[in-house]
Amino acid sequence: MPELPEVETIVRKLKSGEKDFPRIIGEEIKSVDILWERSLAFPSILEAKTTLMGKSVIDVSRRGKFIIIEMDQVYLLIHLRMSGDLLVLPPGKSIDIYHHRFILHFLSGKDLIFNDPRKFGRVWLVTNPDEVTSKLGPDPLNDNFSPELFHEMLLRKKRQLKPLLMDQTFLAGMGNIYTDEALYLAKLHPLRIASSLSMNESHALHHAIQTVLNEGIDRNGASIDWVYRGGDFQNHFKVYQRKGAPCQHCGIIIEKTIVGQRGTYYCPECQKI
DNA sequence: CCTGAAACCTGTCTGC
DNA sequence: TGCAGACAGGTTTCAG
Repeated sequence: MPELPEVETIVRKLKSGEKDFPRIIGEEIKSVDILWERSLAFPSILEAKTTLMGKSVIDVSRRGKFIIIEMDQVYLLIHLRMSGDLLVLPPGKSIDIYHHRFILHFLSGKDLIFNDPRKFGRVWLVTNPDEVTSKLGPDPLNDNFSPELFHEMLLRKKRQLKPLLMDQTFLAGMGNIYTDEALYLAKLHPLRIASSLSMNESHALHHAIQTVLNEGIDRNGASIDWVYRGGDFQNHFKVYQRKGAPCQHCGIIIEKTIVGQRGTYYCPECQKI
C-alpha cells in the first residue's frame, strides 16, 4: 500500500494517535517478537532484541518511504514495501496474528505491530538513519526541493520519466500510483526523456508532484484491494486503474501499458510524447 | 549510464 | 466448482 502519502499518514498516527490507534511517543519497550526472521534486515535477531529492550520512543518521522522511530542512541527504520502496514493496539486488545512479522510490546500494554502479507517489508536497527537512507534523493515535499533544482536534476538524466520518478535515489517517495497521477496532471507522457523537458514542463511536473502528494496526504492515502484501509484518495484517481474510462479533461479513453515492468496509465490525447 | 528481466512473496481476481 | 494464470502500492541484482 505504501507510497509517500500512505507512509506520512501512518507516521502522523504513530505520533498523535487516534481512535483504536494510540500514540507511541514515550512508550518503553518491554519485549520484542520477530515472527518472520527475514523481515529484520539488520542486525541479528539476538542483537536487535537485546538493544531494543528497555528503550523508549522519542520521536517518529519519515524519510522518503522509510518510517523512522527514534529511541535512546538508536533508530528503528521500517520500509513497508508492497504490502506492509503498521498498527498499534491499545492495552488489553489483541488481534489475529496472521501475517504479523515484527512486534514491539510496550510496558503500558500497547503493541506496535508490523503486518506484511507478502514479506517484502524490512526493518533496520541502526545508530544513524543515514546508514540506510543516505542514497535517497530529495524529498519532494521538503522546502529545499525547488522547481529550479528539479529542472537541473531532470536535465542531467537521459531516462524515461516514469522509471526516473520512481527511482528513490533520484526522488524519495514517489510510487506507481502517484507517478502516473503526477505525469497526467503535468500532461507529460511516461516515456518522455527527462533531459528533453523545457523549463515550463519541469515546473509543471514539479507542481503536479507536490499537488498529488499533498492531496494524497489530505485524503489519508489511497486504499486499494485488500491491503490498505483508511484512505480515500483511490476515489479521486484521474488515470490510475481507469483503463477504458474517459479522460476527465478531453474525453479520450485512458490507456494502460507497461513501463519498466509496472502497469502505467495515461491519456493518449493529453500526454503526447 | 540506461533498460529490461528476474527474484523476493502471498492473496485476489478473471477466464476457461 | 476448480484451477491456471495474471496481476498487485517496491526494491535489488544482474545481464546486455
